[in-house]
This record gives sequence, structure tokens and C-alpha cells, in this order.
Amino acid sequence: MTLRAVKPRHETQVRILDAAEELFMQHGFEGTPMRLLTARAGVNLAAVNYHFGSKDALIEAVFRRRLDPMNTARIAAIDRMEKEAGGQPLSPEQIIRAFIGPGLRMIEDSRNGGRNFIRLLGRTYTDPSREIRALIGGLYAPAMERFKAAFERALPQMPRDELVWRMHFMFGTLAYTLAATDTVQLIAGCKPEDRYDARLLEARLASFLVAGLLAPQLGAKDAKKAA
Amino acid sequence: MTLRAVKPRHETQVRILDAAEELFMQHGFEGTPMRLLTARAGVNLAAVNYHFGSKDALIEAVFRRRLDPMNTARIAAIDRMEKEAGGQPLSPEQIIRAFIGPGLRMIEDSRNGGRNFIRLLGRTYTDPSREIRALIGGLYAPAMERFKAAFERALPQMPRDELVWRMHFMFGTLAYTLAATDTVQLIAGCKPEDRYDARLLEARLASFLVAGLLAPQLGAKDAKKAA
DNA sequence: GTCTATACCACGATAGAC
DNA sequence: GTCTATCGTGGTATAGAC
Repeated sequence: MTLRAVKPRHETQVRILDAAEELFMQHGFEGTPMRLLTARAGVNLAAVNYHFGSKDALIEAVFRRRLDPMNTARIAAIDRMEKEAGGQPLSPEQIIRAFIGPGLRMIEDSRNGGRNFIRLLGRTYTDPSREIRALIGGLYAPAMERFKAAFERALPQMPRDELVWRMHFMFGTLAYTLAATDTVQLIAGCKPEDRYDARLLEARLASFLVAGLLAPQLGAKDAKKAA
Repeated sequence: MTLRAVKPRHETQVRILDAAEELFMQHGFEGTPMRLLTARAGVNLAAVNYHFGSKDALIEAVFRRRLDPMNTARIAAIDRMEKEAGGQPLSPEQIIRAFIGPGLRMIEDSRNGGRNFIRLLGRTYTDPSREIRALIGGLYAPAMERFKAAFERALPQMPRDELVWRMHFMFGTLAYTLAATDTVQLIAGCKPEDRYDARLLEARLASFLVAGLLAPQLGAKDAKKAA
């Protein structure tokens, strides 16, 4: 898998990316044959190889197209907030909202892949293929570093290990929430009605994550109200 | 995909299930060739079809072997705790621990597939295939209903919608935490050292989830200490 | 430079002979 | 329970039309 950015220039490339995004979500990467993909895109079988080089390179292009702008928006959001705060550290809730906002709002942005891409993304964090996980990790790395620094400034008293675990939990909650939008109904017989309202979901999720981030730390169990 | 339980009787079946569990985790379902699987198990290529009927039925057997006992243990744990409490509702932390305990402890139980199965399971909640998600959902249903009832008793004042969302978030955090054990290092450059210590992980996760479950509800943002 | 038709070769699952 | 043939399908490569 090459790490070269592919900026779609031609209609054909865009059509291939759109079809890939949808089919990868529905059937997975391995489960999506190039023949079906190209038929759906209305292009010739050989077009993928011509424009992207290989199936793996196409997968990468699919993620780059959405994820790079998304993480750029995240970093821009937190940069702006810090500037407005004038040197004061941000609150955990502000940081969390700067992170989850761009992802959740894309759910409603059907022009940019919308819920479809978001679900694909949420699932791919735990893809079986090491290469694909590495790809996603690499695409996230700059934003992750930026947010980790922000959390460290906001919570200077929290041990580094603890913070890493809690970021891990928070990221997992977000990832699953995105991936599972309208999929498994694991909680028997329950389909929350407002699951497509991005603003409500953002508020619910932020509340949950802020509480988790600030939860009492190990060894301080009795101080439940102190956090 | 049939919904018939397959209880392994023969050495051959066990060897196939063991190999499948490992390879499904490493390469995914679609990405695991039957040839490789049977070679790894030391059995003939046709043995899978003979013993299980198809690849899909094998997948189901792989999950049933571990998940049915696991959810039975969960229900037993909460039944026992409620009995001990003598009619009093359990605390949220007790319920959460009864749920996450059996899963996390399996990480260290290498005789029962251990971390390997747990990671496979965590990833499969968001599998592309609708049939597979339905399978997992069905296997979880009894335990889910049981725990939802316990939460409702513990938190009678919480609106039903709110509870469903928070169970969803909690389940997601658990699922991702399990699936991502030693996978993506999304939080750049950070590898918590104690990630294989199930007891520590359980304590950390429980603390995070309890806080999230009890987080201030929407519309009550100012009452942050009141939950 | 962009697109198409088609060929290639490897590999998958399965079925039937043993 | 095993071996092997078969047939469908996978991704990719190429040659040539526009």
C-alpha cells in the first residue's frame, strides 16, 4: 500500500471513490469485488488500476478523501479555541467537542459521504488487516498528538498512563457509536428514535465522555464526588 | 446461516474451531481461506464441510462455543448478586462489573481462546455482514435483556431513552477496548504497559463506565454534581 | 491521456469418487 | 474420513480504440 495522496481530478475517479465508499461499507474490503465496484461506478474494470494502481491504493484514497479534511478541521477547531482562550487551557468538554464534532456532523452531510463513510470509518479502526489499521493510524496521528497535548494541558494532575487509557476509552466509544449507527440492535428491542440527530447525539456523547474522562481514578475510589 | 448449536464432539471439530478462531481474528472471515484453515488444523480440506456444513455454520459454531458460556456466566453472576442483595436493587457499578467481568477475564484464560477470541468478538459487533451481526445480536439477546432490567431497577429515575443510549455507549467502549487490545496505536506513541492485566483493565474500565452511565443528563447541564 | 475489451493466472469452495 | 477434479471468481495486466 503506497502512502501517496490521490486527489481526484476526473469524474471517473470520483465515481469510483463514491462506489467504493458505499460498497466497502456494505460488504467490507475483501467482500467487495472489483467487478461489482466498477459496474456500480459505471466505469470499466480496468479503470481502478489505471487511476489508482491497485485495490489497496483505492482503499487508501477512499479514506484520505474524507479523513484528511476531517482531521484538518479538528486541528483547526482546537487551534481556534485555544487562541480565543488566550493561553488559558481549554476545558475537557471543549476539547472533546472539538474532536467529536467534525465526525458527528459528517453524519448529516450527505454531500461528503455522510453516514455511510462514518460507519465505514468507525468499523475500520478494528479491521483485521494490519496494513489498513496502520493506514488509519497514520492518517489520525497528527490530530491525535494535537489533542493529547490539549488534554495534558487541561488535566496536568492526571498521570500520563491514566490519560492514555481514558483517551483510548473515549475513542472507542466514539468509534463504536459511529460504526453501529443503525446496525446491530444489541440492546434488545431498543431503537432510540433520535439516533440520526447529530446535535442530540453529540450532546449525549459529550456528556458521557466528559464524565468518563473525569471519573475517579484508581486508588481513589472513595472520593467519588471529588473529581 | 442456520441457528443450530454445534457441540464439538470430535477432536477434529475442536481442532477446526481452534484454527478458525485464530485465523478469523488475524485475517477476518472473508480473508481466511478454507485451505489455510484446514491446513492449520491438520485436517483435510473437506472436513469443515463434513463436520459443520459450511463456512458460515463454522463461524456460528466458533462464536457459540465461547459466547454461550460467557453470557450464561454473566446472567448467573447478576442473579447471584441480586439474590445476595435480598431484593434491594444493585448499584450501577455492581451491574457493570457483572457484565464486563466475564469478558475481560477471558483475556487471561488462554485455555478458552483468551485474548484471541475476545478481540475477534469485539470486532465482529460491527462486521459488514448483516447475517453475522444478527447472529451476534441473537447470542447476546438474553443477557442484554437481563442487564437492561437490572439497570432499570437501579436507575428508576432515568428516562428509558437515555438509558438505552448509555448502555449503547458502554457496550461500545467495552467492544472497542476488547477489539483494539494491542492493535492500532491511535493515540500516537502511547502503549500503556499494563494493557494485559485484566484486573487493572477491569477497574479502569468500570470507573470510566460508571461515570459515563451516571453523567448529567441533557437539559440538566448545570447540575453537574447532582447525578 | 483516458478508457475498453479481454486475457491471464491464482485461488476459492464444493462435490463426487474412493 | 480423504483425495482430487472442477468450476466459478478474484485481482491484475495488456493491447489497442478513442
